[in-house]
Amino acid sequence: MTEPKRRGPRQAEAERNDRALLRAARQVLAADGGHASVAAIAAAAGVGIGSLYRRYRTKEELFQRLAELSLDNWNQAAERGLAEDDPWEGLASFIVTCAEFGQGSLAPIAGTIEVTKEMQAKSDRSDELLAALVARAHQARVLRPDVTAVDISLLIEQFGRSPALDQLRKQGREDLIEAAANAHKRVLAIAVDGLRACHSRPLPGNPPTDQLFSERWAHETGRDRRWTG
Amino acid sequence: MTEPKRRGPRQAEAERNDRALLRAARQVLAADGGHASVAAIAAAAGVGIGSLYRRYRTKEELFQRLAELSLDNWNQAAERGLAEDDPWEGLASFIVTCAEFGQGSLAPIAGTIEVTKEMQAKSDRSDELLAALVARAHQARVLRPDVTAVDISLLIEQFGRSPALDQLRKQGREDLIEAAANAHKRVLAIAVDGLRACHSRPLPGNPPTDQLFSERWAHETGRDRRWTG
DNA sequence: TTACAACCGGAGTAATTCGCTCCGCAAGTT
DNA sequence: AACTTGCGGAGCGAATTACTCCGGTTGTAA
Repeated sequence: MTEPKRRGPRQAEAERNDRALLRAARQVLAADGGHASVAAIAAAAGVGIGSLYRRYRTKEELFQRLAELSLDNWNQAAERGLAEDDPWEGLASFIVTCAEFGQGSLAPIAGTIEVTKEMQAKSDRSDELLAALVARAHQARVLRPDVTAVDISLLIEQFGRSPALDQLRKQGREDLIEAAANAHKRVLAIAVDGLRACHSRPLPGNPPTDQLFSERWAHETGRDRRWTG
Repeated sequence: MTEPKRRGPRQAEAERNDRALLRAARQVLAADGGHASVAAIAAAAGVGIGSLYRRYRTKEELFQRLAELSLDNWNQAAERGLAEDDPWEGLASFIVTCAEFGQGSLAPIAGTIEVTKEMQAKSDRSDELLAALVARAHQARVLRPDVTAVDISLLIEQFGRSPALDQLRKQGREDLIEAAANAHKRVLAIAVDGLRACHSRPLPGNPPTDQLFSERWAHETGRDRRWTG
């Protein structure tokens, strides 16, 4: 409704630029952390800085859009996972989809962007969907019993970026990028296999509290920060 | 030989400061990436900038020392692992030790610091030690057969930092840091369990080439970089 | 062709942050 | 007291930042 039909080749280019910008933002954010500059994002997208600022009024607006997109991707992946017949396959494909979308690139900006009402609602929904996926896998006894939803969240975040891939991209080693991406998928597959209910020894430590995630997007509680960076 | 004995309380303080600096550098580097500033490192260590520059002439010198320390830690952990009787326990403890030392914090500076002869030698040795650990585990049939040494390296790097922990540290949430550290250990334990030889389906894709690692520390080959950051 | 609209890229700008130097000060030794 | 040793951080020029503004290019219509 907002965009019924593109009205010409210029609009098509604008859409392509927007997609390239969001994609590049995830990559540069993963590689450079929260300090990622708009110039670097625009360059990685292959567009001018002007084009970036025509679509997003500020850097923060771009980051907010990015966060919302990631939540959408998370929720869609979870719904697709729940729609699968096999509880294990549903959970596993959800994890892989989230990780490969680059979910982890958002960690450095968590706590720096303002959280809108929509984002909060989507975040709440994402918690419910993940809990449902985990509960179903537990009931089917395919997921090792000592694994919690927070464990899965942390695993997704942990694999939401690949240090090796980020560095190669920064160096412009296009020739190795695909190999690194495949290698990353392999390691993720190893970790996902570790979730299966075929392990004798229990995990170390106590199950993590969900406080670890619920407070992570909190915005400047007045608490003094340790570092300036 | 270089430092036979500390000659007074001032030297003791200097040593403590040095350890704090190196420790803080790993943490800030993990949280802020390659742009980590010396001011942030000094602040996180609780020392002044002047003290940092009395010990290291430049920022790069500090980073070089950091890289060398990581290689030492890697090699010591590998030797301890090889000294263990159980091939599986040897490999697993090696992985956990390296990951928890913060091996992954070095990724953002790989390619930006000059590699000394000593570092190159230690790096070569680290390759040999890891290969020995992997070969021994393969022979004992405790490691899933399709896992290579490069897979292990990537896994260590992947878990060499924790995005959640980094963010909490940046926010000064001391109350949650220990919980996050424990949660990180749990997820790592899950991934390590995925390495065991009790999985039916093979890993996706082809085994990664060691080119992924051998060229990562290469310094400015004249290749044009994509981003300025 | 000419007139016009839509959109692009990036030079320019003020403000900030950077790596690093330098110096005044406190603590320990003689 | 005189001296040594190491400390913290203000201050410096250079580099980088987010963002603005405008000349140029592309596509459409007469």
